[in-house]
Amino acid sequence: MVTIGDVASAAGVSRSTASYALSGKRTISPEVRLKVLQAVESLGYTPNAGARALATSQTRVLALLGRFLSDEFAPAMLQYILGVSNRARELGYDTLLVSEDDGAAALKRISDSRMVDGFVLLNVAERDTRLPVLRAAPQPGALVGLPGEPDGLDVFDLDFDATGSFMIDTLHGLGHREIVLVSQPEHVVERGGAYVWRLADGARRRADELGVSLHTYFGSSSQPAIGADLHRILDTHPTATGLLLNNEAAAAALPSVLAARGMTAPDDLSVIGRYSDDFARTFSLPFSAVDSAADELGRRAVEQLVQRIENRADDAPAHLELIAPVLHDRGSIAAPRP
Amino acid sequence: MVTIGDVASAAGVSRSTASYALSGKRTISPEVRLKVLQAVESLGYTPNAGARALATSQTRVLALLGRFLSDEFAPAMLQYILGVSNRARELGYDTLLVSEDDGAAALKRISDSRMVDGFVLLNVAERDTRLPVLRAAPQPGALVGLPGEPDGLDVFDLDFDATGSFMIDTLHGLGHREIVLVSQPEHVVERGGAYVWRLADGARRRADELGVSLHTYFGSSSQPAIGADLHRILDTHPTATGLLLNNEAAAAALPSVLAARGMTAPDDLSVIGRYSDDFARTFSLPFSAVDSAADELGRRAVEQLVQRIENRADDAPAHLELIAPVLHDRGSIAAPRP
DNA sequence: CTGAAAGCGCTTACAG
DNA sequence: CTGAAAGCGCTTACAG
Repeated sequence: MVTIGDVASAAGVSRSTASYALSGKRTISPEVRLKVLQAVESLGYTPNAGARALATSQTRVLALLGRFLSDEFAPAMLQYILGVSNRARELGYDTLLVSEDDGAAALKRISDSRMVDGFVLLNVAERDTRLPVLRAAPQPGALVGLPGEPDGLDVFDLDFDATGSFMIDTLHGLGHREIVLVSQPEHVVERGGAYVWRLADGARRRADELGVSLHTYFGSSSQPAIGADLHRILDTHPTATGLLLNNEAAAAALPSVLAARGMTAPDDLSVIGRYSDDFARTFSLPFSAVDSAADELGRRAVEQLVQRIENRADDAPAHLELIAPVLHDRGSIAAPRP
Repeated sequence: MVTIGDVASAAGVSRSTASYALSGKRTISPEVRLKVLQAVESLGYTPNAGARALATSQTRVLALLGRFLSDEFAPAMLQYILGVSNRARELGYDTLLVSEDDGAAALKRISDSRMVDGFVLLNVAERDTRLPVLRAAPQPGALVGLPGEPDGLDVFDLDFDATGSFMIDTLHGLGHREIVLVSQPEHVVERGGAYVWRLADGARRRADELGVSLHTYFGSSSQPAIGADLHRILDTHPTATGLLLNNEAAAAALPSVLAARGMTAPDDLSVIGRYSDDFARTFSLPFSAVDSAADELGRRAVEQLVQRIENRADDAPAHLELIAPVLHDRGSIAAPRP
């Protein structure tokens, strides 16, 4: 392989001069600089990443720690991953994808071996076992998903509480007074998926304030169970005029459920979901929905993380950013039929 | 950070002895070995990855190069990624996820900087611009997806030709004589998605042999266009009794299309798709389908790649593995109505 | 069975 | 404005 020594020889300078000419960390005469650049070009020199990391203690790599649970909705995950990976690259970093089941152990291993400059944690749980390890690590981290104790950590998430409240507000404003909310399955909550109850709590609070009758349910996360769930729930509440979905599988199943019941949205039922725009497009979901903003959350987390990595001044206060809900109106909400 | 020097001091031995005690590359007395191990344990020593890479020219990292095209069907991609990442980890490797648009440039950059020991290329196109770069690279690679010129490269893919032939065979055996095939959109083919015409060719050949009338179409890759496509196609061929889908979006759209037409499978139409089991489960697709085996292809590619990395004997012949089609019967095929 | 030393390819104080 | 040298933390011939 071609090293900086080869470049230096070809340019007729010392290795340190070649190095400085490339890094620009000290002034170099234009002629020397040009010769070095030409040598780099003709030899096709690229610095050895391991050697550079050893010398500088910087790897220009970020670790992305996902939690890929077989009973969760997989397709949504890719948006976060690509948001992180693409933004990292734009900022000059590569991404190490870590999919191990034991995220805490993986984080420790990768941190200790100094493979990366920082961590992005996806799908963060209420009491996430990765957090104590992250706090003890010398590298900074950014979370996508709000844990119970975010103290001192940079956190990015959709504001699920405001989302629940916003959904109720929106339907109430149209005249709805009886609404059903179908959430992710209970085991997601038990595993620490706090966003489920955060949205439900926000909805509950606002419903109480406005005198709206709200019925909340957990739904399955896969087919065909969720289809049956929806039928049962709609049977139970024949007078409800609004349906809120915090469950991608439910959203995917709803079109055929409605068709089977001879119902249409918004004529028979106003529907608001919570999923990504991309998801809606892929499956042609005709429901207005609060965008889960996966791509954007991933990107923001990376930006903040790189900020921390590159600013020695590590004393900046932790950044907690909850994105306000944005409704993508696809025409599935209207005033209830009189 | 704690280095092997610290371990050596704590154990009262030299750094080389500490290193050998850990690698096992030369015989060490049991007592010394124990002392080293205890020092490692109590100090919490983990080797510095950059230093090790520099010394050994091995990184224990694999690069995973995807092609994430906005107009392709995203959800299917994650299965390949996790197959690769999980299998890599099982074999002691981490995975660098590369999502840059210019895969050839990315491959060159990563290869030159010696960040990884090998490459897995996903979604390989007929004439893939990454291949010449890979062939010139010192690190080995494995492809998921069969290119036009696979010479010398390890390739893993579903046998799409056999899949097309198998689909026709299956329906013909049940008595079908007029069949429609809906493929991915034409632009996927133009971009090098050779699997589209490989399946179509296999189907065509077998249909001709068996005297089956086969109508082939490109369909859109997203909603709602593909729904309209399906309606138009079914309108055009009212006497067709079999439908083959090599297009995930079409499979996702078909349930509502059939419902809208008052049709059911297999009573009015026998249907065979080609998509992953996971995909079928998530969206409750009730169609028998040839499994696209994403997870397995990713895993096999990694196994072969690691084989190449770890066997100095680089002279093993290229490995071309086309997985035979396996039908997951979900009850959507039967004899046509008389 | 173990140690002292060289070397991997960089960067960066230290001198001039 | 430039060069010689030290050092990052490992591994592995070379000696004993």
